[in-house]
Amino acid sequence: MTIRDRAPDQLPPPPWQRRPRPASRRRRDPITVDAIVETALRLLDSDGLDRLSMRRVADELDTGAASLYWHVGSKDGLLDLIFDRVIGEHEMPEPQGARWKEQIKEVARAQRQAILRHRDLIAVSLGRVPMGPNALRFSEGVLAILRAGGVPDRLAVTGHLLLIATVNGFTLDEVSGPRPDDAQPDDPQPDDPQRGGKEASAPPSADAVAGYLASLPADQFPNLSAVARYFGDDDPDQRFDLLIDLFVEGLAQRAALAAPPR
Amino acid sequence: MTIRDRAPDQLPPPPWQRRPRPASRRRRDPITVDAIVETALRLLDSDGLDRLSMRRVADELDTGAASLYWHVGSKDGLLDLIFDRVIGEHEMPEPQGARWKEQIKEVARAQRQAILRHRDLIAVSLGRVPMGPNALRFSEGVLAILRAGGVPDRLAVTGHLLLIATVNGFTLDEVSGPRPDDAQPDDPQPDDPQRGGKEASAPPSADAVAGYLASLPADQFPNLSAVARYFGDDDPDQRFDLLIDLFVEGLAQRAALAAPPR
DNA sequence: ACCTGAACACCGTTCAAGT
DNA sequence: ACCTGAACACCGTTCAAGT
Repeated sequence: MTIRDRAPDQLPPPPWQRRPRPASRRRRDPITVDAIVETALRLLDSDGLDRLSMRRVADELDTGAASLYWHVGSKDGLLDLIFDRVIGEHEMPEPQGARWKEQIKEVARAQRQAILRHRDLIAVSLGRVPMGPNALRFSEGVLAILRAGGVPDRLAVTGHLLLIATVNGFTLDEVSGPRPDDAQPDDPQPDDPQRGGKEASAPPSADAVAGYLASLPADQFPNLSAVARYFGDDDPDQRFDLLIDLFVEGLAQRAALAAPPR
Repeated sequence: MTIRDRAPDQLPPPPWQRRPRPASRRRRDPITVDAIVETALRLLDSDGLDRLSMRRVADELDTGAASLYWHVGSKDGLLDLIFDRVIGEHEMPEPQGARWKEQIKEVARAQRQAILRHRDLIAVSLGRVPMGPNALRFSEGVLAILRAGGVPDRLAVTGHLLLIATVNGFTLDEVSGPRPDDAQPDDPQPDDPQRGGKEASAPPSADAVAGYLASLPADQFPNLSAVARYFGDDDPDQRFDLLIDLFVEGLAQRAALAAPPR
């Protein structure tokens, strides 16, 4: 993953020959697909998906948007590359047979963390069938663990697909759902004066949600208002662990049924 | 859900007074938020999310985009309304105590179907904490079933959250993943000459995926290439049922542990 | 082989002005 | 109270032309 893989074999032109650039910019790096991907991912992390544009990436690299198209084909192609880069952020463990249940849980947790490190990325996964090199390595690793654990092939494929769907689905809800109660509930935010009110107004805090649910008319929503308080102190980490536990245990039961242990 | 809720108490101006309209258009309906939501949903279903714009909705209603803002506030507000409309497409069953496991499965299946009826809608759910009237009724119904089945309150809340995440997650993968093998694999598509190549090139068929996986170098991907064939004949309906089974059974076990049946 | 400026066909949103 | 046209600040992508 070398960001600069071309030797700096030619000096930049002297200042008086340079076209006037938009004020202060570091010297332009050579354009590489790695540089593009890295820049785009940084922009995605810092400014969010709906501020990620080809023009802004290009600007950051000190070029025009058109120049990117020679390297990545389209914005969609760029998103593919970003997605695969993130999938590859952790390595798959060697399968250890009997420890397969723990290993699947580890992989699931690692994948959730990778997504959480790049929150808006989950939205990118939407129209995509991940088939980049890292996605393939991920699938290979999961299948290796399941088969080493004695899960029959057909069930292993299904389980592998369900694992991906489950982790993605949970993390999707987590990322777009109410925030755990960290930030103060009504900080007006400096609010970028540039754009209208586009930023998809920050989600409410878990406590705000719990409060709202508790305030609902009890005759129309008896259950929701009765249990409202539990919405407040729900812990995503715990909830995720429960889900993965249910999933892996259930899968193990089916595996034992389909191919009873020798 | 009345689409026109204003009496036609004033005739349209005679033709010679009308400003020239973009050619052939039916007589303009009064603008209502229901009409806006309905039009937008129709557009979403027929043309996909990235062709859904305020301008196109407005055009369909024979106005300018600016006029919509008085009714729905923003595009984001409109998407909220669309989302809640679809959540309300099916009614929640009355809780039947002991049948709770079947009922949860029914609700899950119905919710998946609602999403599948409006494929691109899943992308809309992303930044949203669904809190519209129909979303609340949905949550209320799920909690009612779980509690009637004897699931303790705290676990019921967690289970309800996990159910939503699971259904959304599965359906998300299903919608954006490879198509079941219906369409011919290499039809060039008439391809709307209007836009570049924006349409997020159609996902590959399940068979195409299986074929590609089988062709992978077996030394690098021994497991993936060994089980490739099972990727071809995997049935989403079956897979969904398996996932929901695992989930409900696991939940029932925890419920029994937490509060042993009287 | 790689990069560029300029153009095309779009966006969401605001706002002063109209009825 | 409701609707409008025009403007502002953006988009992704193409393409002929440059080096």
